[in-house]
Amino acid sequence: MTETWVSTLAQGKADLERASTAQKVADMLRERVLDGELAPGLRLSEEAIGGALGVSRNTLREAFRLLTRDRLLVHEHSRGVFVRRPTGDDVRDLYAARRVIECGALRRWNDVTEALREAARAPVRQAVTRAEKNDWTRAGQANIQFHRAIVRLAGSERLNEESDRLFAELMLAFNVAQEINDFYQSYVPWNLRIVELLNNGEVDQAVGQLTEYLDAAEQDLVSRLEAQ
Amino acid sequence: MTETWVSTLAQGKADLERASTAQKVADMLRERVLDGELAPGLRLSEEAIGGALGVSRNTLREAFRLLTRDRLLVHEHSRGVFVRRPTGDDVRDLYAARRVIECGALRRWNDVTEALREAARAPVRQAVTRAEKNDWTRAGQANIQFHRAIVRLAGSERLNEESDRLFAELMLAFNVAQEINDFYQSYVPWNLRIVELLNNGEVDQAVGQLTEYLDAAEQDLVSRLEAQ
DNA sequence: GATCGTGGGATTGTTGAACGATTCTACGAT
DNA sequence: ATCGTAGAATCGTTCAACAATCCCACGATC
Repeated sequence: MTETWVSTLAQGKADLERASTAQKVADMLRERVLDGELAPGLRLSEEAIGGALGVSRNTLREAFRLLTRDRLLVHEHSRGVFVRRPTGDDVRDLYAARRVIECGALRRWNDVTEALREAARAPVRQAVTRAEKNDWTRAGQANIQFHRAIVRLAGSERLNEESDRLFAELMLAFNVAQEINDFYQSYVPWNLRIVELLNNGEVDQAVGQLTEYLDAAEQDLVSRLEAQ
Repeated sequence: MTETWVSTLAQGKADLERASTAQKVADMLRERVLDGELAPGLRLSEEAIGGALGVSRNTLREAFRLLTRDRLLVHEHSRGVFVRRPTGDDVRDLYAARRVIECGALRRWNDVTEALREAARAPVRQAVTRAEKNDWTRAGQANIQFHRAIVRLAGSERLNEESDRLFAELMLAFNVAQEINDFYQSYVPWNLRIVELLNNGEVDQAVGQLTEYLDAAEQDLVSRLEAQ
């Protein structure tokens, strides 16, 4: 007979599941790439990195495969893997996906639990206080959390994971287009407006604002990327 | 100076890009899995398959990684890889994603090119003629094409690829829940209704019908899966 | 009789070396 | 300045090996 308290143990499952070496290597490299420490366009030598990390080439190649599927690295046959350098087209494609996913998810606002709704409101409040302190780095992080929370309204774990990958790639594009603070200053009130519309039950209006926000962000980012 | 006709050569690029052995092996295994030849739950032995296909274990493991990311295989540490056996929860998650993606994409109906719209109408006509011939297998394929075309309205290559993976996983679930013909008979007129609404410019109504269709399909598939 | 150790056997995880294939680089020929 | 070519560097793939882990069957214990 299955006892109910057994299910509480399932939470610790992830800790038990030892990550494979390739997975750990991939996680380490992902951090470096998102930090910008490994610059876009850089070629990752199998021998150099494998030697530095003390893993064999085969294991390292498995890690490369994982990050390639996350779109953080690009693989060119017989040439090696490179840190992805997002192009304007990449960003346009990325925002086309965001428009569909986030707007589609936001329309479910009235169908989801209050916990999910609150998870979306909280990052906006955080962004406001951080913006007041001119802490734009953390304000930007809160912004990402807001949009992650919007995706989570859809209630699909698969979609959550896919858009986490999407946001990771977006961070890559931000790394290339530096000095984006002046745009950050405009999105904080924009997000605030979206939340207010949602609280008033005006979901369609909120979706409209979200669309405009994404259009503006896309255009801003693309122009910065293509200016270089 | 770049000449314009050079760009036409880019179309043949994919042919030049030799697929790696791992990629070819993954493609072969993907076919077998989607055919149902490799049944859900089956464990894929590295030694047996590697020997049969004449590739080394390392290369085979790369192929496994690719298919694992496609969610067709599941990898369990130190136990091996297995053909995914979709659960009811998997299907519910999958349809939650479909609802957001397809409905979000469909709302762009009036913003896209006529070619994209026609690409959505054509499979429905095909499904009708095939249904008249009681060719439900091909009618089902046309149905998938219809929904793929809906996703393509979003104009995001990334989203296209992700939903191709999604539909592949859906085929896996169909394999488990056999004898689904009686539901197929109801979706053909349903799709037809959606297209008619779109042609009349009633996009919101079409989205509503699409939502209901997805709800019904989900419930039907889940009940078949959990009946076993 | 059911549960609990405890082996051995099979399979996976990872490594290291090896070699052909491909790409890159630099040098020299036209 | 462009082209061709030889050599070096790197990737793609295989193979063999061994440690770590899991599975299974056999008894031991209560």
